[in-house]
Amino acid sequence: MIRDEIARMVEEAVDRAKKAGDLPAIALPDIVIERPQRLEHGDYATSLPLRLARAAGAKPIELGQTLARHMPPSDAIERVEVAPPGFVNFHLSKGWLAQQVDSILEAGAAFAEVPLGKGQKVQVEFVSANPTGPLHAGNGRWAAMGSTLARVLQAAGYQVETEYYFNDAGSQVDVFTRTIYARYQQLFGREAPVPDDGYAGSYMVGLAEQARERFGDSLLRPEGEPAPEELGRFGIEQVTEWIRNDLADLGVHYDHWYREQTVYDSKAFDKGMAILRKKGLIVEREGAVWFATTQLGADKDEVVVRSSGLPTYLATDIGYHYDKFLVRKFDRVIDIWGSDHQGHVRPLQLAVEAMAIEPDRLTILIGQLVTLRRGEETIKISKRSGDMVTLREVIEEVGKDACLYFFLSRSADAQIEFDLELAKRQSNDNPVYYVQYAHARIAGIINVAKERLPDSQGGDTSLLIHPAELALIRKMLQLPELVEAMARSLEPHHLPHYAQELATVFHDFYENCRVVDDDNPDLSKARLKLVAAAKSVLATSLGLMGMSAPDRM
RNA sequence: GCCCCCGUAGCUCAGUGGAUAGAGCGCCGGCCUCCGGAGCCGGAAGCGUGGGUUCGAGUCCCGCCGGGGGUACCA
Repeated sequence: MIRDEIARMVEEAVDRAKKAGDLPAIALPDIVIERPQRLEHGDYATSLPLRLARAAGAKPIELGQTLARHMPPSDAIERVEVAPPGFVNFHLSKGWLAQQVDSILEAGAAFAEVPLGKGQKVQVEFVSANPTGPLHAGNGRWAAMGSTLARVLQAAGYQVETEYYFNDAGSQVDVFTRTIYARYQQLFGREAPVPDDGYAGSYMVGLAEQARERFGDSLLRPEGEPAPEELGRFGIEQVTEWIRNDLADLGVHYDHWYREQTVYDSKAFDKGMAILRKKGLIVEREGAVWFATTQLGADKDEVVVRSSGLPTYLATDIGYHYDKFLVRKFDRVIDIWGSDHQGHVRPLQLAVEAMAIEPDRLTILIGQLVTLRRGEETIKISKRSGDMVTLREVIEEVGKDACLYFFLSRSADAQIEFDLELAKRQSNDNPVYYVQYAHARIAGIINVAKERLPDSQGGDTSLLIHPAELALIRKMLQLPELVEAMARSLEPHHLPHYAQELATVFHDFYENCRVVDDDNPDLSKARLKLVAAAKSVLATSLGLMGMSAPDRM
C-alpha cells in the first residue's frame, strides 16, 4: 500500500538526515502516517517533526524542512510540503492516481486484501445463543458483526473459521425440558404449571404441539415423575433448526456448529480441569468445586461444579477453550459476547492463562446490548418472560440488508436502541439502499455504454484528471487500509460508513462527469474504466458486509 | 458499594492524540432538453460537567452528574 511506502520514505529521510548530520542520533518513535481531513493538507501526512522536536532540540517546522529535503523521490508523490506547526504533507500525483484504476480493475475483489494475518488460523465465535428459544432482534447484532469480522480477517490474510457454540447440556436445558413437558401435559388436560424459572413464551406451546404430533401421548409419564429427556432433546433440535434458518436468512452461515456435549464427550472438560487441578487451582469447599481465581489475583473464587454435581457455564467454557487452543490449535480465538457476560471475561482469561496459553491469543469482544423499543414502549429482552421481538420478525419487516447495515454501523461499545416501529418506517431510507443504488446506477451506465459505444474497450486512464474523478479514485484506495485497520482493531463498524462515503463520491462524480459521451469516445472509455472499478469496490465492500450488490433496484 | 461500557446536531450514530468535529434521518431553500431524482447543491444546529497531562484533547488521567450491564452453586 502507498501509505506503507510513504512510511518507508519518511524512515529513509530520517536516516539520510542523520547521516548528513542534519539530525542528531535520537530514538525514533513509531512513524504514523495519517490521512488529513482537508485535501489541501495532502493525501497523507506525518506529524513526526512535532514528536521529534523536543528530543532533537529543534523547531518542528525546521525539522519538517530537513525531512522534506532528504525525502527520497517517488513516482506516486507529486510534492512534499511542510506546514505549520510541524506537519509534512504528501500529495499523490494525478498520474499515479489515475493508474490505480487499472490496478483496481485487475485485482477485482482481491483489491481489498492485505497481507496481515500471514495465514494464521483464527476462530471467530459469535451469537451462540442457547437453543431454548428463537433468536431475538438483539442477537442479530452479533451475527452481523461476527460474520463481517470473519470476512474482514479473511481479506486480511487470516485463515478463518466461524463457529456457533450451542448449549445442549447445561442447566437451562433442564429448565427447558421441564417447561416443554408442562406444556405437553397441558395439551392432554393435565394440570401442569410452567415452572417458576421456566420459559413463558408462547412458542413453547407450539413446540409441545409439534411434540404431540410427533410422539402422540407416548411421552406422558405418570403424574409426579420427571420430564422425559427425549422431549427436551426434541425441542432443542427444533429450536436449533429455527436458529439456523434465521441466521441463514440474514446470510450468516457457520463453518462449525459445536455442541456443548462435545466438551464432555471429547474429554476436553476433564483435561482442562486436570491442568488447573495440577496447579492447585481447583479446591472443594461448601459441597462445590471451585476455581481458585483469588490465587491469581481475582477478588473471589468461581464455582465450576455445583453441589448438585452439574458443571457451571464457566467450567464448560474452560473445557471448550482447552479444545479451541490445545486440540484444534487455533493461533487466535475471538469470542463475541454480550455485555451481560462480562463477568465471565476475567475468570476465563485466567483459566486460559493457567492452561499455559498465551493470553493475547484469546480476544473476548464485549458488545453492549441492544435495547428494543416499539414506539414509546421499551421491550425487555428475555426468553424466559417470553416478551421479545424475534430476529425473524425484524428481518421480515425491515429486510435483510437494511437489518445488517443497521447492526453493523454501530460500534460494539455503543448501546444501541432498536426502535422496531422506526426501523420499519425508515427501512426505505436506510443508507444501505444509497450504497446499492450507486452500484445499480453504474450497472445502468455500463448497459448504456454497450448500446452507444460500439468499441468500449481499452480506455486510457491517464485522461482522468477531473477533481471528481480523482476524489473517487482516492476514496477507492482507502479500502485496503480500512481492511487492515479493522483487522487490527476488530471493529467492523467502519465498513458501512466507508461504503456510504464511497457511494457519495461516486454520486458526486456522476453529477459532474458524463460517462457516456458520443462526442468524446476516448474520455468515455477512460471513465467507463473508472466506473467499472468503482462498481467493483462497491461490490467488494457490500460483500464484506454480507450484503447484495444489485445491478437493478 | 465495587467493576466494565457509554454521554458528540432535534433524533440515531461516526470520529487511528493532530491542522476549520462528520454522516444519515428530520427541518429550511434550490437543481431534471442530457448515462437511473432511491440522486445532487446550499442552510440552521453539537463534544454532559469541573480539573489535569500534552506543542496539541471529542479522543488519555482524576472527580462529579446521567444512562446501560456485571457483581449468582443462571447463561
